[in-house]
Amino acid sequence: MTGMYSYTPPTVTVDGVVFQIVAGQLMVLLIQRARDPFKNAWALPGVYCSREETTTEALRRAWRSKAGLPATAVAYTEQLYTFDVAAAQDPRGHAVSVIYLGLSHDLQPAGANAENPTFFAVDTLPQLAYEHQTIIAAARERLRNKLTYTNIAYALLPKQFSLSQLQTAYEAALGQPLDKRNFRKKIAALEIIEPTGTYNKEGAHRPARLYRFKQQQLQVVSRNLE
Amino acid sequence: MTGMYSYTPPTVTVDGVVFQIVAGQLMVLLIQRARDPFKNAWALPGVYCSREETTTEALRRAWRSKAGLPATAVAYTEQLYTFDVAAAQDPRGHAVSVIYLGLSHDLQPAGANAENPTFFAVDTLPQLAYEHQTIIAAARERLRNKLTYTNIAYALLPKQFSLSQLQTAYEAALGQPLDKRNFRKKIAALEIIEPTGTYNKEGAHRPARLYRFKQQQLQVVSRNLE
DNA sequence: ACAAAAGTGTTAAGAATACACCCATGT
DNA sequence: ACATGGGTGTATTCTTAACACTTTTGT
Repeated sequence: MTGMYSYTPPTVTVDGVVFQIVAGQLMVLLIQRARDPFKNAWALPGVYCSREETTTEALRRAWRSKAGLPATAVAYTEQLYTFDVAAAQDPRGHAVSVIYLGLSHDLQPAGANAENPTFFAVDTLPQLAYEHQTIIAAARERLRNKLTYTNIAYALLPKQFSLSQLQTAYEAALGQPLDKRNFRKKIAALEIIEPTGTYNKEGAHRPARLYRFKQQQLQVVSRNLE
Repeated sequence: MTGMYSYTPPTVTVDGVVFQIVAGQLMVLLIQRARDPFKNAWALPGVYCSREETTTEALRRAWRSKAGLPATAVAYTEQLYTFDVAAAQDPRGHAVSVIYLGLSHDLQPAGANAENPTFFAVDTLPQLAYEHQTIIAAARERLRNKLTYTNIAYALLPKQFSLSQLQTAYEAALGQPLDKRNFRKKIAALEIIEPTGTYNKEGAHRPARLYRFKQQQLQVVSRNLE
């Protein structure tokens, strides 16, 4: 460090990977960039983080201003990773990009800033700006892991849900089918949900018991060290 | 975001948590701050990251300038987490602090910048600046987890080592004793080390076979999803 | 011969996997 | 009565955990 006065920090950007499950598919929120670089390309919603706000405040601002999502809309948020973005990719030179993962359900993006916020199925993404494809893959990996040892799924489901809905959510997020009986045993063993006492009486079939998560906060349930 | 021209980014700092094992104890590298805030308090070595460098470059600079460690001295590095540091804790206002985890062995810090770089046992740390105590705990947790499903221990050991040395390193990092026979079975199952064919003939006891890691790069070995 | 660390297997319990049929409802 | 999704148990395999004695060396 050469001296405090001459210090110019890198640009700081904050981007969010928001997942939700729709019709048995894991979807990710993208916007279509209104400006260069990567004008018109699809990208994760993000903003420049200013000195007057924290990265999480900037994140909320990105979701609100780029996708019309109110502050409380995203049910769960955690930090994913911080990338150095090479100067070549941005007119302002080298940037540091802090990435967050968000999970929710029943989100309806609104075209607030004319950036066309849209949920895409993660398995059929368009060409993306920057390394956003890689970042989404990392976010999905994180989600996959946490599903197996936490109650994180609470954020992906409505307040009440049937076990089939829960299984569908897990399958969509994990990207693989699960055995119904084993899945139910495993969920029971985690002790993260409880029956509400009500039934979902839709359709020409036996009604489904409804459940809720015992906690609507992240809870680490199992870890196998020796 | 109000406009590109008026944008002032937060300060960006980069700090490193360097672990090594000495005499069966997990040690962490600290320096004694030469300036306010927290003047004279012990802290993780760190620097301000400037626009002309990436965070990993800044990290190397921190280790070199604050602790006299040459660029290649730290055998393994990974990013840990990025914290928002409240404006109250820093004269330049709100800062974003990118934390890295480093692992190595046989490091000898040199008092390059008169900041008194020293390794402390993680179980007996002095009062630390900022939230560095919490950060070190998070770093240790990360290390604990990775030890169980990667070959990350390669960075904590010399090129050749006995199984007892390896076990001691695991015990120090995990913070708990391990069963000798089970440990050896587990390491064998991971298939991350191989015998060198040589023996360590020190001391009044049976010589120990020496081993080396098959790879000196991070290798994910097992993950139990369904 | 003794001290000191190296080396080595088996058993029991628990977790994960594979797998198929009956139940309750609406039409 | 039939179509639809809801609900349930067991046997097998694999993984983890607990546990004690013999070997090789230097003094």
